[in-house]
Amino acid sequence: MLDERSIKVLWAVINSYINNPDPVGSRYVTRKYSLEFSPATIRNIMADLEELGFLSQPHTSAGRVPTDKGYRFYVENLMDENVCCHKGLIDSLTRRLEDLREDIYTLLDETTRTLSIHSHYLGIAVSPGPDGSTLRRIELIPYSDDRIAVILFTNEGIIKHKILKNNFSFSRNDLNKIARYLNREFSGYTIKEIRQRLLEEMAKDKELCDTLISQALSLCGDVMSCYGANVFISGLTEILELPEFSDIEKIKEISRTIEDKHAVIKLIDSLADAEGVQVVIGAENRVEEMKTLSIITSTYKEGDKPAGVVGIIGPTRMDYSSAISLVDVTARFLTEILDEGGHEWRKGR
Amino acid sequence: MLDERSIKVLWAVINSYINNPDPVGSRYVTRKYSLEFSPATIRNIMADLEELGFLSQPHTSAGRVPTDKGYRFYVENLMDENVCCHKGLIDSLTRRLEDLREDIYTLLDETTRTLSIHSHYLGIAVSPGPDGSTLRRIELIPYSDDRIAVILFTNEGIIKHKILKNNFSFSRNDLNKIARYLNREFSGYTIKEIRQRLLEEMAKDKELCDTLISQALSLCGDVMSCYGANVFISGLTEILELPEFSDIEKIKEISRTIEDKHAVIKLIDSLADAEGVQVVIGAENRVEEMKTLSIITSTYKEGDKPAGVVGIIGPTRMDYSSAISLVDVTARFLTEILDEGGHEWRKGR
DNA sequence: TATTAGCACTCTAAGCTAATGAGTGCTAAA
DNA sequence: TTTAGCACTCATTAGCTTAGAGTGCTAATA
Repeated sequence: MLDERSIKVLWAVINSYINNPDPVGSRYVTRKYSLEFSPATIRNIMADLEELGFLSQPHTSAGRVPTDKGYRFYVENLMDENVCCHKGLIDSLTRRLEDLREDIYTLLDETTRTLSIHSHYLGIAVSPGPDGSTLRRIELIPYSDDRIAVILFTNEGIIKHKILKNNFSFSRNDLNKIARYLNREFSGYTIKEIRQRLLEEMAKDKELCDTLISQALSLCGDVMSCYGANVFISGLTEILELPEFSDIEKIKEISRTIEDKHAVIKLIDSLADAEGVQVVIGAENRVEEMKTLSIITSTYKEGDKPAGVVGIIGPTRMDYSSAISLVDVTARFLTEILDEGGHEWRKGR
Repeated sequence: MLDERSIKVLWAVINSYINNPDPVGSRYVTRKYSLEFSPATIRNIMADLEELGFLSQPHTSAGRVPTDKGYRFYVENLMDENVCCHKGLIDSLTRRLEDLREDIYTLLDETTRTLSIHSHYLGIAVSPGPDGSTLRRIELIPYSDDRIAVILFTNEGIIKHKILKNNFSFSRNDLNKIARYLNREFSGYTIKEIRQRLLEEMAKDKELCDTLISQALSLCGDVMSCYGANVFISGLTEILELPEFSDIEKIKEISRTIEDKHAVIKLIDSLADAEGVQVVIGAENRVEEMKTLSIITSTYKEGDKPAGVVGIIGPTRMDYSSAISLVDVTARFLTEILDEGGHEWRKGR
């Protein structure tokens, strides 16, 4: 599709633009990348690349700037894949996350911080949602006369808790009985599966009319229903340093995006199924406010089930090769941590 | 100190400036506030007020702008105190926080959101720290072969949990015994008190050499040590709409402030002891990056002990009367909620 | 035929000037 | 004591010019 010369020029333009957000001129390309052609020739090639949609001109007498299509081509064909010396990242991940292995929320929060510091873009992480979390155990503890605390332990070390008001007042003994029942029935399943089974069981239960069990099921349902994915984002300070965010309107957009965590979950969820690192460039994105941003994500796993997502959000003019490998490394790191935390449990299951 | 005329003028200037961040001119004051003097007279008065430090001029031929001292005088003497029609706020607090009574973290998070929406400034909340939290009960639950989950229930409905690796492997029975011991010893005390007593007990324990108990104490200490206050801030989108934040540098400052939660805790802590609503205006603040911001806080209580802090951060040009009553109402509301959640427990104590 | 040198042309960014106007301080009159 | 009048200051804006970077086209060159 593109001859070697065009590719060289395209690469040069994108590479230069990633390092410095000034439109790239023909003269500059020949000089800086010491190509064996004159500026005039480069101009012709650039004109061709523009016609093909890989480059564009902000105005007639300016240099060229990559388009989304240009970046896409770059990511898929031209990128330097061997940016693997993330010693620094691994070090700081290890250092920061060491003590947090068992509390995945703090862990993810710290992860986003580490990602943003190393990438200078926004770091983002989504905790396992109902599909990704496996129930390990459920505990019921009396809290006050008419309230009980329901505590869910999951495989990822998440502990979800809720204090529920209940009409019947259970003895500690009752609670133990209920808990034992629930554990027997549900532990080892994902939250999503449990929700489904709860519906079935509760339908069945209408016939059984066992108050204790039906109470148990409804308790369980209450907690499950508020079990959602959680988003962590950090690095606002980092991206404010980028020249593309010197415009107030742009900043407002970003801030709206960040504060609306609901929208972020939705966005990320659509990328969660795919294997490996996902790259969405600029207008490929569906969300209006992110059409000038790129997002790179990868899923971390718990066992072999995808659990949650980590990633980076930055301008389309992003250092893709570095960002992609950062995300990749981080996702693998998290997967490993979850593995260590959970293996003795999976063995016993 | 100030005659009635000067006060009228000062009030007019501040009132006008709060509504619209343009330097206020003498002509404008006579017109808008229909004072019985000519612009020339007003000018004289303004010159006096400037000399006294209540007003200042951005440049020679501009109108006047209130100084921090001016705002301080306004807040203490001139403010309209009867801005109590916070029906909307109470409604939305009630609606949003209804389901969250027992999870104070989510509760505070939602509170900041509500505060920011109603004030159009940053909403801020700090959860009870070790001084404010009273231990209600402690539970120990086996998590895996070599780990146990320690769960703290506090009076504010906070549940703090940590999963600890321990060298000895305790039976469920052992754990129950330990838990009973810890509850007998420590429930009803604040976290801070417990930390102190732990130190004493552990010193004593050297003589006793009771492994189970000493293990219990060390477990307890581990969890206690990570018990800190938690900050919630929201409303970035709101304050970005204000004209004072049209400058990128200002935004960077704010974003640094927001992301450094540690600094915020420190700042807020210094205000936590005082009774009622606290107002810190501009450079009265110690933190360099907040010298152009004002902060309004109030403590919410649990029983009669101060628990945590809620507040608003905005520009010095802030609608103080509305902001102050917003914060006041919100703090009372939280206190009430905590009271409802906890009273049956305190009865029994 | 592919490449390149040369040149006229385009467009932005930066700097300069002048005009505008809001607001002041001072003085002298009421 | 208050106020009208007036000269003065200074930020803001618009208009204009210049410099410079980069282009596209054409004609010469290898």
